[in-house]
Amino acid sequence: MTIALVDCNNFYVSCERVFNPKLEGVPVVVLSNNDGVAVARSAEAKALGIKMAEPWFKMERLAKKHGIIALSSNYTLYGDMSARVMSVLSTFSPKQEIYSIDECFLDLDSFDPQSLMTYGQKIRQTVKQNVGIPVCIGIADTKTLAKLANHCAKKGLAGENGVCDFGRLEKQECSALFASIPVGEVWGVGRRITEKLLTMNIETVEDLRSASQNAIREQFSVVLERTVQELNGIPCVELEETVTPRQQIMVSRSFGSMVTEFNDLAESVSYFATKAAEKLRDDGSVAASVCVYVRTNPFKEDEPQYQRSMIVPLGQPSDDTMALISAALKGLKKIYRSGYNYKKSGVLLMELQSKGTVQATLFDDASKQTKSDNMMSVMDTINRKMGQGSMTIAASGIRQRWAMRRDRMSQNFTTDWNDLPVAR
DNA sequence: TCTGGGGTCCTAGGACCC
DNA sequence: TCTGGGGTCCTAGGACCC
Repeated sequence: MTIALVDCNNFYVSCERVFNPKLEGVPVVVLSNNDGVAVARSAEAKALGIKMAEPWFKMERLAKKHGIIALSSNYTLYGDMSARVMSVLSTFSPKQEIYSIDECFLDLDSFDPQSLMTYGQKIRQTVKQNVGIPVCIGIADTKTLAKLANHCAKKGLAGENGVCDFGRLEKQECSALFASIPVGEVWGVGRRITEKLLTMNIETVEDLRSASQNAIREQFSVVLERTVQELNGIPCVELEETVTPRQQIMVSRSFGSMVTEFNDLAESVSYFATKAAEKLRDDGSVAASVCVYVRTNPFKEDEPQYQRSMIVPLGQPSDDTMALISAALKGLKKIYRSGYNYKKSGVLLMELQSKGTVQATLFDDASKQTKSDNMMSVMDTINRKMGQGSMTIAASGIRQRWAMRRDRMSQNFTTDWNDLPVAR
């Protein structure tokens, strides 16, 4: 196998820069939902020491001092830009797997190994020219190695101009390179596994690559075993072209302030169930069960902690907002305990299936089903036309106070006529 | 004061059955 | 009184990813 991993540089920041050149050359961060933590940082922001997932309130002083620009995340814009990047990239290979909003794998099996570096440069230039987004490319025999090659391309550790092809490296060069990279950089090796590996004196990528297969299998799971195989050039993770429909839909949010009363929690849960139901209908799916969960603030260690979830089966699979709210509230009643400061709640739709494949016999009462479908369709249409939240279920509260805070959002330059960029 | 949200996969352990 | 072993299913929780 020969696989390329194409990854957009600082994707959200790059999207913002396409439409606002003033952001060029200055430190920029994009904040998570609720303006909570940094999820994307420009090179300048990284240089100032801002870490991934760092809370905004912790960097506010630094931001003032260095003129860091912070933006709320604008997923409508990023989603549209992502589609454009992916569409351009799809022209460079017969097989593409879109792995996340800002990266994809390309199958380069049938290409001349000698010309892959040049081809990579061509891909970079085309994406930059057509969409305005800078990307880096890693090329190798397995997905895990391609990910690592991409890391090297980004850091300038190997390759040139944002493209790194492990196929161009001699065996010794590879070993030396891997010995210089901390093991935590490997795809699938997170914080916990890194800690445990360190106790086994496995510190670098090279250490892990040459580790005993048996030791890894005994101490960890099959997942890490596969990772080690992949580091040795043996493919264990296939390229997946077809998008598998998602199995769960989750909507959850931290609260701006503490919530203690059942009624307030119920409002939030109803609101999240409403949002989840909209996503569900967008997908053309129905859910067979609903999971509701609540938790206190784990950062407040001196306060009593409570966290619980409950799965509520629906009588029959449904995409009806009212049915989903009612199930979620039924669960909430069971798990709610008074006397706690709640920080977060969430609704998870489970056991999803395509609405078309649900057996007709399940819908015993056809007229009731049609009525529900019509009702939902009216709601979705009104909300699309008049703006989100124009028509809601009363149970979710009349003020949109569970919606996320996004005080620093840019405009929807590419998806809303009213927000089209103006050239002067 | 202020610490994201949305996913996937795997494993361990309990319940239950034969 | 003694109290097996194997299989399946479900759930909770952990770990990872972006």
